[in-house]
Amino acid sequence: MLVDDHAVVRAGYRRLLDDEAGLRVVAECGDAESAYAALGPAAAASADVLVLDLSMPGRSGLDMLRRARLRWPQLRVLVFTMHDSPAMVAQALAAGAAGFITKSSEPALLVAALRRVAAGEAAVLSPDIAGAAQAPQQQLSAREFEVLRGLAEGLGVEQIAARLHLSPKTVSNYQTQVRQRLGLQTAVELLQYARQHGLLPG
Amino acid sequence: MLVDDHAVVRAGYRRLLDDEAGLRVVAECGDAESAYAALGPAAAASADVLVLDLSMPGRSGLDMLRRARLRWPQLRVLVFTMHDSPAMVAQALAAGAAGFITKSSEPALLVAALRRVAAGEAAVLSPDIAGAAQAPQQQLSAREFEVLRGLAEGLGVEQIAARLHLSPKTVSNYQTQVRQRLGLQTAVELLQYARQHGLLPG
DNA sequence: CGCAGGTCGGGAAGCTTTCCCGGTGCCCTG
DNA sequence: CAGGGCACCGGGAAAGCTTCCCGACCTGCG
Repeated sequence: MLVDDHAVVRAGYRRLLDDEAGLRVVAECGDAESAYAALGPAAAASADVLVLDLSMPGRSGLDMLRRARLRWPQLRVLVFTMHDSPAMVAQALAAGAAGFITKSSEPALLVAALRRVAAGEAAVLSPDIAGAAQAPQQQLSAREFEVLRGLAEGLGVEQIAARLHLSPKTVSNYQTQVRQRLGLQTAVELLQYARQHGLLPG
Repeated sequence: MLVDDHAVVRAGYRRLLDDEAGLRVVAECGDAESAYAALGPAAAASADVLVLDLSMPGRSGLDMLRRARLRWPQLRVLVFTMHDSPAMVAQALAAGAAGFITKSSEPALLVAALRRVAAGEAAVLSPDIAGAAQAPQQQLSAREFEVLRGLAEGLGVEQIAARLHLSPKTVSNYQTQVRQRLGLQTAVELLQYARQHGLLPG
């Protein structure tokens, strides 16, 4: 089952996968909500592996990943995204992903990784990040991480709160914590940090 | 000709396009450099339209776009990216793009846009951004400009005031003016604006 | 079980931004 | 030369945020 918010891209690698023997795309979704809903009925009965893009509008893909793993522990998730930072990989694996492949990978690698994940293997990483794994600094909690990402995307406290279903007050508090913990003073420093650690699109 | 740094994604929509009657992918590249080089020999002789992703490593698809348009004016470029900000659209069109399609679009839209660009049409936009286009592009006074630059550099109000020998209060007031005039809400938007207009070091 | 740590937010104090305003110069035009 | 327009400079008050501190709940762990 494919989850990716970019319709064209999704349609593209759907073809790639459908052409492979032994692989079949049983469903595809454009956002976390509908994906979660789609998993309900047939659930793991039909889908063995979830191929998930982390960068999606609305609820974060990471959040979707956590919830899905909680609800269907036997479901295996292969994260397939353009982000390649150690921080992001660490967060994804901590959230229960079985593998992590970047979109820069060769098509054959995606297929190979998919087969390995389907076979039950864990921590399947694309070569371009395998070395960089094992985060150097993982001093942020999951929530702090989410808030930092939102801020770096240019969202306001209010919007982040809405996205995470929290009080603006809480987000504000997390913001202060993150700034202190990382020693970041201005918004620009924060952005530079996020950029250096590759936790944002573009 | 396709230019996109994500190999899997590129391979994906290559299939989509190759399956379309009348369309043929004559080349694909993973970065701006090799794309520019590949255009050299056969140039426009072989490729009618360049499908270009703006977000690539090695600095700016926009830059590649400008250089390509300068060198081969008859070459038509369809920007195909996930960015959907009005500012980015404006920049792309100003740099000579004939069209701008987001990756969130339906596959059919990409194909349709590609045909229209190939036919010589200009300013082909995906529906999700067509409305947001045409930025006002206001002008800033000298002082407003200075304050904007300081902010983009990551300085605080206090530091800018010291640098310009003004009251912090005045800088604060200018800041508000700039934000209103340019319609910039967050610090990140401000930074992006500054970056796009090349008013900061680096 | 107690302890540590992540998560979530209320309350109050303090700081900043925002809005409105008055004042100064410069330039251009009737 | 008078007057309008605009950039420039900041004060004051109100509104908005952040920050700091705190209590509450829950989970994992020795």
